[in-house]
Amino acid sequence: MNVAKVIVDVPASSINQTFDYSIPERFREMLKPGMRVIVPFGPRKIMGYVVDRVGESSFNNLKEINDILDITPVLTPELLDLGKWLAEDTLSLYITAFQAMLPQVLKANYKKELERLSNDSLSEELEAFFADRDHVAYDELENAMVSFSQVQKAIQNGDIAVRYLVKSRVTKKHVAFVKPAMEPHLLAEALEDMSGRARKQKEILDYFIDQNEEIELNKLLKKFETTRSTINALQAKGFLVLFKKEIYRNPYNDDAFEQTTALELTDEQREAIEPIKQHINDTEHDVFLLHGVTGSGKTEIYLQAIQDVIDKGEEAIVLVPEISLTPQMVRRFKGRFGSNVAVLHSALSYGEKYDEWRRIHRKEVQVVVGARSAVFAPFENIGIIIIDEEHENSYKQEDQPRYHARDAAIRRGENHQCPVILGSATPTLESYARAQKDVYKLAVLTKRTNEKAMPEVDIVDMREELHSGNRTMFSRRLKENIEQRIRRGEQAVLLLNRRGYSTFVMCRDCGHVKECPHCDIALTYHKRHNQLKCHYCSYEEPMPMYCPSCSSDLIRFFGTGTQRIEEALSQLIPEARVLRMDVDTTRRKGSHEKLLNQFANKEADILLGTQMIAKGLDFENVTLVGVLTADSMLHLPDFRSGEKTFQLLTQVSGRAGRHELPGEVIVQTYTPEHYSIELASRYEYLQFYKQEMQMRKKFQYPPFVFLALITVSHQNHVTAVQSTQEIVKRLWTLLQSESVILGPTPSPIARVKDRYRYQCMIKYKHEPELRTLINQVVRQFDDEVRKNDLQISVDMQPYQLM
DNA sequence: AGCACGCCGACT
DNA sequence: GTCGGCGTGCTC
Repeated sequence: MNVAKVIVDVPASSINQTFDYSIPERFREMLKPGMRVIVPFGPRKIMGYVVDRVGESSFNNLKEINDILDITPVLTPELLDLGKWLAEDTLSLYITAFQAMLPQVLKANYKKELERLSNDSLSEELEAFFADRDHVAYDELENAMVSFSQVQKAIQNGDIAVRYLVKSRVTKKHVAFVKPAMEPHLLAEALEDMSGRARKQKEILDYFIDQNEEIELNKLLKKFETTRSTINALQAKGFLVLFKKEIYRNPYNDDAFEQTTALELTDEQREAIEPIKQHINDTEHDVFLLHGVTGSGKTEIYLQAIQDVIDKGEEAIVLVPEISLTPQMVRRFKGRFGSNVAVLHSALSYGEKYDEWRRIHRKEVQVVVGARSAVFAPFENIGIIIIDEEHENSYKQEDQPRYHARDAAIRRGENHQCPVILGSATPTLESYARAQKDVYKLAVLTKRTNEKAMPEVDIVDMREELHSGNRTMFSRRLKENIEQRIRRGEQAVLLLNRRGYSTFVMCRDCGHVKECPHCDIALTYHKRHNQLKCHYCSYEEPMPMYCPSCSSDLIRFFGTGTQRIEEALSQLIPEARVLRMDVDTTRRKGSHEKLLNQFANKEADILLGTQMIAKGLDFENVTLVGVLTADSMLHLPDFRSGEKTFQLLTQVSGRAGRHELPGEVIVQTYTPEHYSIELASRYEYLQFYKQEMQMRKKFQYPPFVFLALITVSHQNHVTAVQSTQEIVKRLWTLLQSESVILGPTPSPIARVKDRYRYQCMIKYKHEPELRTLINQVVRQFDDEVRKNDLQISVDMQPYQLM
């Protein structure tokens, strides 16, 4: 078994296969599948993952593995298999699938250097280039006065050489520690002999005689109010030893979480958890859809099921959407399981994520709570996988590999024979339909644990407001209610949809809208720098004074960004203290939590924000929730827009009146008759499900069909259209007759970064060979992809149709 | 992807 | 001659 099959770190479809390497004697014992290695690849050295060891290769002269990067495999056999499946299922490259399962810092860094081999004098230019250094970054050649052929010649002469380096990005954090260098009685002797003037040194020696153990240097310095020089002196005399110790960056102080114990379950909860516990106990796989209204105690079910898993000596994975948004969620898990929990969320630094990952890898924890990629936690005895807020679209990765965490979770659930729980107050139609067909087991929680009714939802027709002369974003009803809450010392949450966030610039005279010169999308106005910015390619330009089309000075920004709402609000209700929460105010690490704390401490009356405030927030003093424009995403070119509106309204309604005070929700809309809005206001999920399913059936959308989206882009408009057309033509000949291909159509954003984008959509019910067929068609364009800069991307289950 | 190699036109 | 640009094929 001296041949290793390796997936190398080259993201190209022509390299998407294993390469064989011989394993040199010195690595034979330790090398295992799942380890990262450095291998020669052409003239370079690159990183790769060993996926298998075999006896022999069909290749003649194999190169040897240069080095091993890991002591224990970073990918378990199960994860290797999962990665292979993931790549094939999403039509991605094996290497991107493996990289997606591991923390960023395990990716390799490559360096190319010129190394000086001989001390003989080189040409004048080369001498200047090296300037007494024995190796120089290859990039420096660009700005140097050395010609390429000179370099080539020197290489041929053997004076210099190109060197390829593979560097790890791993940074382990080290902290300085101090410990005594000798036995206490020897230290005591030393103390006797010490000069009377070395007061601090004596104090410290005294301490170590008493406490014969290591201590963190910084703590010691603080304790004795002294500086490093004192310690240095003691080290120089040989009494103390300074050393570095590797530590984990712990983003959470585990002691800071108040410990909780299991709550008494309601009858409903008990009924829901029973079959889950049974499956845990029997080591049996099934998918459970836990449909529970907001506040019905889904989390407590998760916690108690996890407790069973822990007691069984197994591990649990909990996925939550963008966890940084819900510090309250972290608190609940840390509160129950303390330091037995690792947390992986997007706001952590790379180093912090790596440290949390290592705690999982070394089996120092049994529970991981994290966003999408936490589904790949390197556990080996998984007892349960939970996906909270299963309908959230952040579970779908929007770049390669375009996987859905739900699918990966179910695959792992099968591998480990453990239950997978999908929890939501508003399940996706796909999941609910599967539950109806008994593919998933349905568990329902209809009552809130506090037995409070869901808050009353009041729909305000904004057309009527307009007719009666109110041109502001705030209906009279909403304004009155906000004022009332402020008088009562209560708080309100105001939600503005993301779509409403963009503020575009339009000329009031000629209607000209300022667009990005590289993308077909309106530029967004940013007040902070008085700049116009493109959200797709980061193009920027100053806000113009005059209309570039008709020179009118009536050019203004339109739309309703949170900044504008904040301004309008302070004009309308000057006494209101408003906290604004959006991408701008939460960009800095920790600012999110800080804002929420301010609101919790009642430093503001109103929390105004985008979707991020709809999820998981729980403030006892909030009695009013206002949705400024409920229909702003209803009219998007997306068959899920009704479902998304229903989900958002239901979610945000759950933010009011969670505790003693009764809550109220005011929803402003221009289409109050739309069933998504109407049924959300009455909390009628089932009715919504039925109605939406009829719509999906009529127009043949999921869950009645599956979708696959192919997007083609090219700088040349005609090339983009023709290539897409060609793909569509070939697919028609290959697919079953019931399948439908829509397109080519321009993408919703038809041009991004100066590339034209066309797409086609496949709707199918049964295409067992679809992945092979699409792959076959796309491979035929490999040449054009390479030579002509054509881009083709395939999304096997598109969520965002752009 | 990234590299070498080879062909070719342009330039000292 | 020789420099440098670009198209092509290969990587165990």
